[in-house]
Amino acid sequence: MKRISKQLLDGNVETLILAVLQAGPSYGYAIAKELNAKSRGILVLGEGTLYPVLHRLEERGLIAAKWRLADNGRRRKYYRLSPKGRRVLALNREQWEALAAVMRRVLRPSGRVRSTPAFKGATR
Amino acid sequence: MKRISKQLLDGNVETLILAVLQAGPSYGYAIAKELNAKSRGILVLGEGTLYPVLHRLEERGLIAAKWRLADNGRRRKYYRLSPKGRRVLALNREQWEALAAVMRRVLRPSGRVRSTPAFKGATR
DNA sequence: CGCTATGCCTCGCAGTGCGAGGTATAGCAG
DNA sequence: CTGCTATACCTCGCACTGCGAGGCATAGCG
Repeated sequence: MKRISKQLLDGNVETLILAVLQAGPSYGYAIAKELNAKSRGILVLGEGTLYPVLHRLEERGLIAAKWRLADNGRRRKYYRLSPKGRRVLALNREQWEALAAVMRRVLRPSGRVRSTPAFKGATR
Repeated sequence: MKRISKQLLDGNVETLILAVLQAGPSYGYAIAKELNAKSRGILVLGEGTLYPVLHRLEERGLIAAKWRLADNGRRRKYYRLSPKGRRVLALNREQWEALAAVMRRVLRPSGRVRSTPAFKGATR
């Protein structure tokens, strides 16, 4: 399977990051690793995408950042989901479900809508 | 349910249109109506979106256009799916499935990955 | 001393949805 | 005849977003 095209991801990167953060605080580098792992290489989230999104989310108050020093001596910027972020995540999830439903309905190769006459007189 | 946000649609409008055309030739106005109906108002495909996409698809050779005069005296530009369009549609469908799989995996609220030990030794 | 991995960042390009606006005609109500 | 609505096509420019390319810093290893 080829890598997922850029446009498909478009609105979803935000949701994916929020979802990862839902399981507990994390930092940029690790988030990228986790998403790339969970997608089994299908989704490759570059850093040029990741960091701007994180900043955007922070600015919008959906996540909060805190610098911390790791055991390996590296500075890490940990992000955690805010209540507002949690709410937006739930909303995004709904939106995604809605889109998925529409896609399923339209992608169905069966063709035109069909009025399904069925029993006759059995309206409703 | 609120209307689906712009970004979510991003790569999918092309696929949706190709899918509609798969059921047989149609024209812009009708395609919009059909998609808006099938999405039950969740997806509102404006004309400022629709027509540019159709032109793009034609330019890329995925659909072919032919002007025709309808009974009601209106000029309509009918589009039909080309073999190449059919191939791209299939590909897009796969891409969509792949994305859906990743989304499902990440959105699952259950949290971290889990190694699923199951029976032990029952590897495959 | 270089090389790799970790960890953060920014800049500018390109693709895309969309609102706003424009044109034209058929049909109907007044 | 005069609006008004529905049908049917179109374009322009804004705004958003993913992403490659590039940059910086440090720990650890050979």
